Amino acid sequence: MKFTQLFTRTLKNAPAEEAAINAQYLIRGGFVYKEMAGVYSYLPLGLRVIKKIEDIIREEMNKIGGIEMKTSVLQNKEVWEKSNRWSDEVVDSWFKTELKNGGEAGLSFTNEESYSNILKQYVSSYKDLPMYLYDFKEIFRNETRSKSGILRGREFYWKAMYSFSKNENEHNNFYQKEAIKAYKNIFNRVGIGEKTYLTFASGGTFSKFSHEFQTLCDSGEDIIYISKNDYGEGLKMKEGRAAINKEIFTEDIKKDLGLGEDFEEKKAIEVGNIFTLGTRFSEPFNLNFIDEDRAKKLVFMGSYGIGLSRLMGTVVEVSHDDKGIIWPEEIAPFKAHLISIGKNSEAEGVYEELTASGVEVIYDDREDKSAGEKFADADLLGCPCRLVISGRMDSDEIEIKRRTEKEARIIKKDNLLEELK
RNA sequence: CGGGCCGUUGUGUAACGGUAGCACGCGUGAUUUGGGAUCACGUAGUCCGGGUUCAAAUCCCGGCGGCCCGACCA
Repeated sequence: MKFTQLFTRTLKNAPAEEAAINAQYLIRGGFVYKEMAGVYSYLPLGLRVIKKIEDIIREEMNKIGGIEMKTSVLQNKEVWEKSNRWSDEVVDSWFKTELKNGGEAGLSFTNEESYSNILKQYVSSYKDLPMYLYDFKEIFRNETRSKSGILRGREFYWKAMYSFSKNENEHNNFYQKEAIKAYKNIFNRVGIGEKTYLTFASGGTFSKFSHEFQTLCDSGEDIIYISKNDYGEGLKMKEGRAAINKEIFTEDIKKDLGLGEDFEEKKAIEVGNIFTLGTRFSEPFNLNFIDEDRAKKLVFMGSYGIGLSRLMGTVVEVSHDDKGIIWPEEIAPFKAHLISIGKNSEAEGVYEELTASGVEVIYDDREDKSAGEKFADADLLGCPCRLVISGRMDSDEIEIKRRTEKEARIIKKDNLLEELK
């Protein structure tokens, strides 16, 4: 893409009221536009990042047998009354709206009801199970206090997977072996694996714990405790460190998990959450099946969520410097950011060639901008590789600098594709 | 939902109760071309509604909106 095709413009200063780093850089770079508190539009650059995150998650979900679908945003009141979650006394974050011809509908704030209700029509035999369904969707929560840029919005974009198993054993196997692995892959691929911990959190009726994926960050709103010791693969997200959410950090729990006293307190952002639902929803929706033994049984469920917009904001929070964002390779809006300093016709050729070779490149073709401004914009936008064509090099050469490096190098154009691999 | 701070061109900021100014951006032209370059001429603003006053961005009341702290977060 060429810069001049982009209608967005970078800002030298962030809006004064934005305190969160993610809001400052995403707005300055033209990735997002704030519509109101907690509600953001995704501009072309921001959408590219979201799409890349989405692609990674989709791949990992498909790898563990996930099947993608899409549940509706407008929700049927009667469906939610079955699970007793329509009432504002029970769930206070609803956005509800009146229908013109009477009745009400809600904007979905989660998907358990949709899935349970739909599957009631299709699941009847043990042969139908297990089943793993997921969707990407806008979610609406009437937060009394949305905050921290795109980290906690009233409207946000998420992926939710639901597992439908024949029994608890089958569920646990998927949950422990497949789902956790897929989640680790996702956070590694979006570039925050090093800082992200599989964290024990409060469970429910059907399991002692749920698990959160918590990314260490001072601007996080959660507090977790991380062990200094390595407790081995069983608890491992990274380096065998055990992590426990403050909400359940008690002596009993530590003893339960066989952990010592060597914990340190950290702030973190919850980027993912997986939960054993058991029959909490299959029961009210009569979501049952006939098993091999001819007995009628309730489907055993689990939920697996990731907020994509929050994830994008988290990456900015943990991966930036004083000049701008440093996007990890796999989710950068473009692989390369090509700058021409008074050599547009030559740069144009490089742009065409890279694009033809399948390299995603943004080419700053603005003729009325100084070199300094182009460099500043490249740093702000944060693509992994900066390429420069200028009078400083021969016509068969090009300058390359990684966003994470200080020094630029001049290489032969012939070697460019190899460098970008 | 409680508490605090705050609303001035697209962004950042200034203006004692008395001409709404500056910088960036944007437009036109010229000079520039390795870290937000220079010059000239333009463009664009007081959140909304009341009140006080000869006069309100400024003071008062009400509303709306934003941010932060806390509560909340299936």
